[in-house]
Amino acid sequence: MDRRQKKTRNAIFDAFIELLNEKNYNQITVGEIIERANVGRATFYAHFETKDFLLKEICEELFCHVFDSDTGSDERHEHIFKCDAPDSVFLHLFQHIKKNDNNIAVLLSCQNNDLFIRYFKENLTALIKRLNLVDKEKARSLPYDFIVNHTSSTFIETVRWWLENKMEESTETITKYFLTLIEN
Amino acid sequence: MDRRQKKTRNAIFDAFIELLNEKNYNQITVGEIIERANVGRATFYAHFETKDFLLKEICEELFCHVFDSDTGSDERHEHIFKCDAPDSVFLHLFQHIKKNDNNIAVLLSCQNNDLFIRYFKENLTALIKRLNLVDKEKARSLPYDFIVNHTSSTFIETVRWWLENKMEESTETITKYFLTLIEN
DNA sequence: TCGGTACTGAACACATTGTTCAATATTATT
DNA sequence: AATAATATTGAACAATGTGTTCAGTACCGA
Repeated sequence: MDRRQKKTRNAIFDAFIELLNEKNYNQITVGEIIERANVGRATFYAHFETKDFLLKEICEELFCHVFDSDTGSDERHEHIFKCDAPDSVFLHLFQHIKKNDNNIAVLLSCQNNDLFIRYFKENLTALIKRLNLVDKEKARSLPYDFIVNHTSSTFIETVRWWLENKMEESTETITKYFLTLIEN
Repeated sequence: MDRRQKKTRNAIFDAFIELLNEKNYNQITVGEIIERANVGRATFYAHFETKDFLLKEICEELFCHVFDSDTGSDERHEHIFKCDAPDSVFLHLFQHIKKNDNNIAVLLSCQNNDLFIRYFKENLTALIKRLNLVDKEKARSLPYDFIVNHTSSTFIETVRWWLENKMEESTETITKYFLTLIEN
């Protein structure tokens, strides 16, 4: 990719994340983004069809980083998928969020973020299915999809609660809380 | 309230709900609402400051009907708050949703409904606290607010799953599923 | 019947979106 | 260093939506 394209793309990403820290997704206009990013209007639309597509691409980069098991280069992520204790997968995710890698926290706590939550849940669901992280006890009495949905929803809601609580709990504690909820 | 006001208000409510069945909240314009409701533009703004306020007022009427214990006239609702088995409260809520009273289902399943979910969760949370519907087992090892949040989130996510599944399960079955999730 | 109130509808200023295009700047390549 | 290819710019543009205003009209309750 052309160096100019990368520069523009990053400038837009940064400006957008910066704005998400200040106001709701819906309230952010393309005009504000390009002003903040120092980028022409036509340039923005050359990169992204709409504001929603911008969010989509940010999410894709983010989830690729956090969830994708094919990034063989990164030791940390090897760890998630190779270790046999499922607990550590969630602990690891909480650690990512605490560090605010790629601004997950901002996206999760801002309002009007339906889209982001949907992407997040999709990726979580796939992860839970792939690693078979469902409670065996509950699996006997409830439909599989129902439990998977519940597990990913519970993770997201736990993170939300944690963020609203200013992340006072340690990653270990919040992981324990979460596991208590989903385990029998 | 003046008969004309009631008529206008209802026409706008109906038109809005009708449109919610067809498209996302964000995609609905004031222009479409007033056209469908056969109401002048100025009239709409005389009743509702913005589209968000319209949703807010719809939610308030709806939650007042479903949650409010002070509606002494309605036997059904007396039942919720006087009976001692907490299970029946949730069963009753599922029944409301199945009947699609006041269009809860539409509002829950449409996209861009952050606002509605927030109101719904607020009311659920208040109900759960008021009737003390938290699992006693979990309450020993987890913060109270955390469990309350989890209980209401789980209810909402259960309903969402149920709706996506076209409500194939009976209200009794889905209630059982839900209780299995939140009870130890 | 009458005074008050709600509705109408058209016009208005304003903000935002997404497109177009010729001029300009930057890049990769040779 | 010269060149061809490509990205960016900025201004202008139509189209759509928002929320307000106001004089005229229709309706309500008493």
